[in-house]
Amino acid sequence: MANAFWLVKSEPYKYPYAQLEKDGRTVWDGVRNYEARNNIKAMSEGDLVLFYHSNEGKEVVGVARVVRGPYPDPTAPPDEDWAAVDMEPVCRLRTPVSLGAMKAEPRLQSMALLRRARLSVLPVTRKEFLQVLKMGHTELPEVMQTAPPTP
DNA sequence: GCCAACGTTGGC
DNA sequence: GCCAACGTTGGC
Repeated sequence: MANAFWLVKSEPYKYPYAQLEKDGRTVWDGVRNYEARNNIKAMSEGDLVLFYHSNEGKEVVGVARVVRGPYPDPTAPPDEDWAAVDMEPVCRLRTPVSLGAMKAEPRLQSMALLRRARLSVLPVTRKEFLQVLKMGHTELPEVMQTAPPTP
């Protein structure tokens, strides 16, 4: 089981979940907000990430996994301190979970997504993660079937 | 397209 | 160090 859980936002026209599936793996770089960066830096290999489509869709569409821990963002100027991770797709949610559905769910009232609406990289608790999977009619074992081999 | 929330910048 | 101006994000 992953150590920690996160949620990243992506505008579908820039980088939809389908593109992550197509690429098989991607570098999550370009984050230029200190709090979001600190969240990136707190990630580690094996962490699971809810993939949220902002603006268009406004829903969690899938799960990704951190496959390379934080390292200096290759797209940042060398004298600046930004971080990136690599992630790969794990699975789509059988049913996307909309922002509205999360707002309406009492168990998700303290979710960082709902409180820090503008942050692009957010922490998610294990309970919240499992709740979103449940609302997406996606079983945890299904997610874990594709768990990485133990190092 | 509008606008609220909020982070960042820069003048003082 | 304060705070006004400004820019960006993202929901509606």
